[in-house]
Amino acid sequence: MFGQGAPNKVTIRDVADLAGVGIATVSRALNGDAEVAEATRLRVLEACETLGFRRSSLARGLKRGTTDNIGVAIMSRHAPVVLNPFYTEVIGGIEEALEASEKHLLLSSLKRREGLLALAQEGRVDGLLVVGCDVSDGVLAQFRDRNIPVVLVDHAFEGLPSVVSDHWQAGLIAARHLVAGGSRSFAFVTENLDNPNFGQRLDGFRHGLVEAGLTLEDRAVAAGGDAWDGGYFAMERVMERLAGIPEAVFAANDPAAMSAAKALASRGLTIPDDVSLMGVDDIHLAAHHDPPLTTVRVDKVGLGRVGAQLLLARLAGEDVPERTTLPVELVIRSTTWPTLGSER
Amino acid sequence: MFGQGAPNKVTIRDVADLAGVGIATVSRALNGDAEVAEATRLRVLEACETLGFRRSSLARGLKRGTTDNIGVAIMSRHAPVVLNPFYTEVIGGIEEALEASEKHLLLSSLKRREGLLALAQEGRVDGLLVVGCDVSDGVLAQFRDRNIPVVLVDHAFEGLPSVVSDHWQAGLIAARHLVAGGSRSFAFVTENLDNPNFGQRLDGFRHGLVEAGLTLEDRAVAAGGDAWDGGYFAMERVMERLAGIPEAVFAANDPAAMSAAKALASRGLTIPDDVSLMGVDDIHLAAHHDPPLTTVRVDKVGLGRVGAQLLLARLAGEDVPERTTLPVELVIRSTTWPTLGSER
DNA sequence: CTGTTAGCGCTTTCAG
DNA sequence: CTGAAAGCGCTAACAG
Repeated sequence: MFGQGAPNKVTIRDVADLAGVGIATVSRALNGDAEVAEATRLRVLEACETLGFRRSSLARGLKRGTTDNIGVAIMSRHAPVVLNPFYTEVIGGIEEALEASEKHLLLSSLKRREGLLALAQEGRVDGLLVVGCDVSDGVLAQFRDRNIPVVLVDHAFEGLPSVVSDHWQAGLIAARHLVAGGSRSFAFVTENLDNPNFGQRLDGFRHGLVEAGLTLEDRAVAAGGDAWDGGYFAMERVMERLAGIPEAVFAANDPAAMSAAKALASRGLTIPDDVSLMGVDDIHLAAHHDPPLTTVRVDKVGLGRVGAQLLLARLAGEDVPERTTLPVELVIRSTTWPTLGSER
Repeated sequence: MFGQGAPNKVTIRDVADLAGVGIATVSRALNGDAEVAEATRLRVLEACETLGFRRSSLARGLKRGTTDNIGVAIMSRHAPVVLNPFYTEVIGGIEEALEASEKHLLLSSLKRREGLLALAQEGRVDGLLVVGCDVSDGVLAQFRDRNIPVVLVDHAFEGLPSVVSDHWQAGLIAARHLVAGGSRSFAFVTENLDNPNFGQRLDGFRHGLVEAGLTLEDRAVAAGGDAWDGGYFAMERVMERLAGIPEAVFAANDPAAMSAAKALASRGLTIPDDVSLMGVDDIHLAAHHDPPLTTVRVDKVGLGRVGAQLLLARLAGEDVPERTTLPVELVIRSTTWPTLGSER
């Protein structure tokens, strides 16, 4: 059962006939043109109602050159991308902004990376939100050169508008907090060092240490891979190389921090008594971690919301800045020693 | 900067001119019509290449009456719906299936519940995947009556094709496992009892208890609300009413189980020594819970994948069954006593 | 204020 | 095998 069966098509023509007007009038009434007599408008609206008429978005779009669809592509090397709690929140922010403006969200398929351009060229979407760092510069350059309306989220590229977190500041805040907590030796663990965002976090972290007259040894910096246990391996590596344990560990993001915590625990180390630990992002799990993870919160929803707003503005012909940076915020929980907020 | 700027439009006309053929031929070549001379086809394809031509999905859709877009609506009462790890996996399965057939995923906005119908009527999508139980029967009846191609996922409704998990079986499996582990008194905690899926889990659970000559007291069944801590409150309530603790607790889903674990812990109870605990779903967190949660795994990805496949089949004019049930599977971890697999 | 008309870019008969 | 022509349903001039 449930084979084909044409969902009855009712067009603007039918409405016009029933209301006893021309199709142009129906169109006007529906578009809220002021030039329509109140009585006529009502008659049209009523006809639409009884007929259950809805404008064809296809025909409308073909004529107006827009679809009211916004493409969203998550560019993350982490395999099942939708699963990533970080991006999931970003999408929430995008939803929020699109909802407010009657736009629809077209989620670009995970693997169809290069097909992204096609989405825009086929006119399937009016604009694109490209989220994350795992995009080739080549693709981005094409977007820029062909002048396709796109806004980058959590990633930046010369000549394309983007919204990012203040990664450098996140590193700085972490360093200051850890230093204020009394730590004197440090380690930085991450999934990889290719991700420019992680790199900026590391830079900021280093800066914070240096400004306190401290340093981060090169061998105390390790990348453990992009799998679930990247933080674990990175932590293991650091401990091997240092032949000891640092007083504080700063992880490039929360997953890495939680994963590193396991490596620490497997050595019988207690957090924060033996070693302080903090991450970045403040994903949901962070607060539920044992012990609750101190972290630098990134405004994930804001990233999505602002990104969408910028795109919408750009589509409306408004000028948008090339770069928008969202502030981050220290969230002290139980993997570090509490300090007065002064270190900010 | 980044104001308007028309992304240059190249149409089929341009391609035809460059290739020195008529537009009909271009269309045929692009659609893989056999009736085109190989030489001509090549010339056309090359012209497309040099011009960077892509068919307008709007014009194409208007003519053919399809969009190749599939709408996906998550109907969950849990506020930030995208955040729900369960649905996130379902979407992953949908993606998987759509990707294989060149369809696009239009994520319906969270709040636009009633706007769902419009999505289809406006011709914005060819069909709809409605995921979850939080939809009114009224809306579903409209889908049915207007013969709109829709497939329900994780929910069922008379007259509409759907794919669901074997909730009843999940309850049965849980009961048998808990009984086999030696428990003799039980409790059932849930976020709510309105959700038909939860109801079926409870029924199956009861059945499993009864078949072992045991029972589930009415006051040992409690709903704690749909917030994050629903399981916690439900558990609290049960303990108050029972003036004691049951030997085993079955939670309607994993979040409720993990939340109930906190209530148990706050009373100084140890799992599984003092009380056995299990949930349903096997969301990612379940394995990372402390201790790792025994649960009945629901094939979340399968739900999405099969749902999408059914919809695709229906759109292709094939007949699809009204109901497809996916099996569930016992996953023994550390919140219950291990038993031989015999209780299945 | 309202109707008529010309396409938007593509697919698809219908004739060559 | 290929071109010409007729729309798909709607919007936007252009005339009343």
